[in-house]
Amino acid sequence: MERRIDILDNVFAHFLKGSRVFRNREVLRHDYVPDYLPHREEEILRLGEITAPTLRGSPCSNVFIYGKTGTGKTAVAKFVLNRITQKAKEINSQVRVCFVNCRLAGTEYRILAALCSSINERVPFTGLAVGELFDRFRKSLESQGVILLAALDEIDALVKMRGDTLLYELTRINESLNRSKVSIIGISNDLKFKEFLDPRVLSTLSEEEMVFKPYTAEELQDILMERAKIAFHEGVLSEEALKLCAALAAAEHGDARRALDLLRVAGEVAERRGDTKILEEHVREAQKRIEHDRVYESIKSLPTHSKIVLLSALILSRFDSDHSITGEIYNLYSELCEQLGMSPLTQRRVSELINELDVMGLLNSRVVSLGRYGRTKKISLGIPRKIIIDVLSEDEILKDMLNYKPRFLSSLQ
DNA sequence: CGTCCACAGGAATGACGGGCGG
DNA sequence: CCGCCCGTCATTCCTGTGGACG
Repeated sequence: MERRIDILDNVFAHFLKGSRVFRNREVLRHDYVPDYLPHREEEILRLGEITAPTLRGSPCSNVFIYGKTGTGKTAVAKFVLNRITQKAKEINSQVRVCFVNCRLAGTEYRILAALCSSINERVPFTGLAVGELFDRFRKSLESQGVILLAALDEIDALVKMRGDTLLYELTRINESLNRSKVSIIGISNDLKFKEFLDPRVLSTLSEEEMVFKPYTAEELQDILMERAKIAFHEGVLSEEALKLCAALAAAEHGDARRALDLLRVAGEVAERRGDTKILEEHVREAQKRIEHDRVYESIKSLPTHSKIVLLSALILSRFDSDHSITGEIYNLYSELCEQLGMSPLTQRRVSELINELDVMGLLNSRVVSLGRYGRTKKISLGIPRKIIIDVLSEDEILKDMLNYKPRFLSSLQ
C-alpha cells in the first residue's frame, strides 16, 4: 500500500517538475526516517534491549539520550518506537508509544495532550487547566492498564522554557499507578542540560544513558550514499560531490542533518542550472547558499534597533580603517535614530546589542584597552558588506539610510 | 608610578505583553 | 474570564579596569 503511494508520488513529481536530478527529494529532508540507519546499529540494539520489556507488559528503564544535532538521536528513537509498535500489533501487546517534540509542541499543555491522544484519551485543544489534563491522563492510563513508552524529543527546550515541573510529575506518576506504567525516553542535544534538572528528576530519568557521538566523514558518506540511491536518479551524483558533502559536514559537528542539507541544495543548484550531474562545484555553491540564507534570515529578523546598530557599523566601515569603536557606533546610531524620528536606546543597551550581534557572527567585537584613550570594544563586520546591503535595502524603514553621511565625519579623519 | 580615559558589564528596577492558574 | 505572575527588553546607577601618558 505504502509502496504504491510512493511510486505514484514519484511519477507525479517527475511528471510535474520533470526533474532530471531528483527521483525523490523527500528522503533528503531531515525529518525523514529511513529503513536503514548506517552506523547506528549498536545504538538501535541498545535502545531496543532497554525498551523490549514493554512488549511483554513490564515497564522498562527510563533512558536519557544525549548527542549533538544530526547524530541520529531522533531517527534511532523513532526507528525503535516504530518497530515496537509493529511488534506490539503482531503479538497483541498492551504497549503504547508516543513521540513528542517538546520544542515544537511548545507548551506543557500540548505535550500532555499528545501523551493523552496516544492512549486514546480525547482532550480539548485548549481550555483545561494543565493539572486537570494530567489527572485525566493518569486516570485513563490506570483504567486501561497499558504500558506507555513516551519519547520526549528536545526535552531541554521544555525545561528551559517551563522548568522541570512536568518532568517531575511524569517521573512520579508510576508511584500512583498500579495497573499501568509510563517509561520515558528523554532526548536532548544540550550536554550541559543535566545541570538544570532537579537531581531527583535526573536520577529517575537517566536510569540508562546513551551518548551519541558525532559521525565521522566516512560514516557520513555511507549515510549519504544510502539516501542518494533513493533521492537521485542513477548516475546523477558524482562520488567527489558526495565525499565533499560528508567532509564539510564532518568538519562542522559530524552533523548528518547538515550533510543532507548540502546534498539536497547541491541537487537543487544543479537542477536549476540544467546540469544533470552533481559535482563538487555544486556542493560548494550549496554551502555558500546555505550560509547566505542563514545570515540573510538572521539579519532580516533582527529588531529595528539592532539593524540600525549593524547599519552604523556598515557605514563606518566605509571610512576610517576596517574597525570602529563603541563610541563611534553609538554616535552614528543616535544620529540615525534622530533622522528616522526614533528615540535612541542608551549606550549601555547598545553595547549589549553589539554583543548579541557578535554572538550571531554578524559583527566581530573584542575588548581592547587604548591606554590613555580608554577601554572599549573594537568592532568590525563579521560578514560581507553586500549581504547587509541586500537585506537592509529591502527594509522599509532603513532602505533610504544606506548612503547616509555621518555628520561627525570630519572628526573621524 | 599614579592617573585617568572610555568604556565594560553587573545589579536593581521599571514597563509591557502574554500565558497560567483559580 | 480575569487578575496575577513571569519573562523580556530597556533604563539607571554603578564599580571595575588595561595601559598610554605625564
